[in-house]
Amino acid sequence: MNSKKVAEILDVSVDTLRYYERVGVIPPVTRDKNGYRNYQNNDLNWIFLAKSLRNAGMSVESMIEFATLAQSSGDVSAAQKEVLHEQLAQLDQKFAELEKTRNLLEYKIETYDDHLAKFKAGEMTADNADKLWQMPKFNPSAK
Amino acid sequence: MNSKKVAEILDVSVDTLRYYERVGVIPPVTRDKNGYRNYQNNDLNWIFLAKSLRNAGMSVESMIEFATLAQSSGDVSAAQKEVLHEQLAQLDQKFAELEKTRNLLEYKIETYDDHLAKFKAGEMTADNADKLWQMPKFNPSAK
DNA sequence: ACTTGCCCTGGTGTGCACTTCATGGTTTAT
DNA sequence: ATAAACCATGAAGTGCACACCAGGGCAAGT
Repeated sequence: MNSKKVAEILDVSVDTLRYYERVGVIPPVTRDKNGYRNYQNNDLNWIFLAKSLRNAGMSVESMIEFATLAQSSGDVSAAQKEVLHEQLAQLDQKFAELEKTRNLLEYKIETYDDHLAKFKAGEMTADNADKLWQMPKFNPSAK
Repeated sequence: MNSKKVAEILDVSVDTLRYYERVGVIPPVTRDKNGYRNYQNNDLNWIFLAKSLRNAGMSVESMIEFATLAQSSGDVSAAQKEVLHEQLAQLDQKFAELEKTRNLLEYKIETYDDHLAKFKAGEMTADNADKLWQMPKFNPSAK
């Protein structure tokens, strides 16, 4: 499969495909006699994984680390597996952080309704506006 | 509270604090007679929110939008509230995508164990290695 | 033979989110 | 009164992850 088609199917730019290969996010792609890239199924898998992890916030650098391990010869299985687990752990941490932020936003929305209600009832002044709009559990010592 | 202390407590750089204020991610901070910033509780709340949303992947631009709305006079309550809800929706979408990636990673780890087991049992050759290491449900038509 | 439409490489450009730098002003300690 | 440790601004620099471009090669159709 040629670059253009892969780019379409996986919704990435041709430039990104070349970039990923160049820096080592994905292993080298096989070429035809003209030096044109001919993507195999396995390459698509790599690209899909790269796309997913990038989307999840993984750095290109981390992905190079994994791809490099996957390609190196010898028994690197353990190391490679560890990297996968590590990435999973990072993902889980991201989940946790995202949830905190979600809670924060929900709290903001809640107190905002409150804020609005009081405002409409004429209880809101410049004086108390600040107090009604506080951060939830912002606790410096809890860090 | 001065810049340095705020930076310490909220774990951001002083430069970032200035940057956020300059571009409008947070409202202007009150100054003392020398023009030195004197952060109030409310400012800390803003910064904490900014940090959280940035961490969750929100762009600085989106945050400027919200902060600007929050400061503008007149009845912008509806618009402001809408922005909050919008950000929450974006967060939820992010959650969904993250979960997909999590599943992918877990699948990779699973099949990796499989891969390893077969390898150790001497069933793995260069021939079948690729087939054992396929992407889960990578389905071009499902897009 | 020549236009069209792919492909290649190497180098430069871009946008975002800061970060660093040069220069200088103000309180606090010695 | 001089150094240390804060603070300020505006401008320029940095790193990441691509995106764009110039110059050129191959292959098929008209």
